[in-house]
Amino acid sequence: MGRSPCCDKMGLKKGPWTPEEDQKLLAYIEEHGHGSWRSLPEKAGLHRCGKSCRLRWTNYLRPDIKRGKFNLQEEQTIIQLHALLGNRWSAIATHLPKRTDNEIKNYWNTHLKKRLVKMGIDPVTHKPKNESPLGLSKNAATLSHMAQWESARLEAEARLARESKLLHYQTKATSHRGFTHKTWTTKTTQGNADQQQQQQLESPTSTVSFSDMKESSTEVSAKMEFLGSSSTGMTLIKEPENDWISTTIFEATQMAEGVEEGFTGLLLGGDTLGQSFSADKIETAGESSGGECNNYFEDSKNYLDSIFNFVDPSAPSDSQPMF
DNA sequence: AATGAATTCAACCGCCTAGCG
DNA sequence: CCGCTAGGCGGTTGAATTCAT
Repeated sequence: MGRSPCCDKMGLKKGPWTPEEDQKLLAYIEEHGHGSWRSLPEKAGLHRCGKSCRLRWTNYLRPDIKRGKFNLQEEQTIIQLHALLGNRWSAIATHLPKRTDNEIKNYWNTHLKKRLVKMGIDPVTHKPKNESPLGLSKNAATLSHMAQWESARLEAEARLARESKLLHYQTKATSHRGFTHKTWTTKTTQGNADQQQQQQLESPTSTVSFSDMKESSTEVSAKMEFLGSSSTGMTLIKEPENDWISTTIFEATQMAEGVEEGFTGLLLGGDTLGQSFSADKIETAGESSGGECNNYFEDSKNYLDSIFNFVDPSAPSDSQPMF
């Protein structure tokens, strides 16, 4: 096995892409679809390895990519999913329409992680660094357990999405770097008529319904039955005819326009969109003792509770509701 | 205005895994 | 079942940009 030899080929260009290269790649994929990335560069007249082309396409040129600043809901979703899934950026990206895993990873590393650290929250475990006075371990243990279930569910969903993507890729591009509204389809063989139905991959955020999945993949269907209940009593599927329970949660997240309190309020210190997180409160809490410190720990408890609620909104909590 | 430090993010690297022959 | 390959993923790098002094 080992390393793929394609990048070792002599004479292949590396480094930043030029507009001309972008244009070549874009034109080729629009015309032919990407097909085999391995053979694409030669066909498209590019002196790049297939891997580089794939990366450029998926992270930059793809027309259904939203660029620019992350909004509150997106930040919220990233942090909450990271608490559940860890550094599984591609899994997280499936719940953030039009954002790439690379972009999410970068944003986490350069912005969100620092914020958590400033709050005194471990960005890996999402727990306060000195948590003992709060008795949070029970919540954390439950959260960890739920994370396993959510992780398994996301894997199944991601696999289904990949299968669907292979059969049919259709996207309506929003205007992006001068690219106008387009619809295009790969020339991949579409053998199964059932799977030719319009799969809107533009918004991968849990658009897969139970019935859709059951029809398209018996394997996934079986897995869903398996996931139907857990030893914690947590219900992962709300109703047979409805989406996954977490789907509902994510939709609720996205509907939560103008959130001012709860998780986001806590994390952003009540700042409005676009303003940076004010570390004053945290720094004050760190320097002082007594009341300020208690507020800080209370905030940390709300932080965990909010993640907890994100997974299971019906779970009892004495903190204020997120949304 | 100059310069060094800090930050950002596109791109690369190398490992893992599914799928095919 | 085995070996090989392509695609995908997460970690890391480093050039470009922004910020602070």
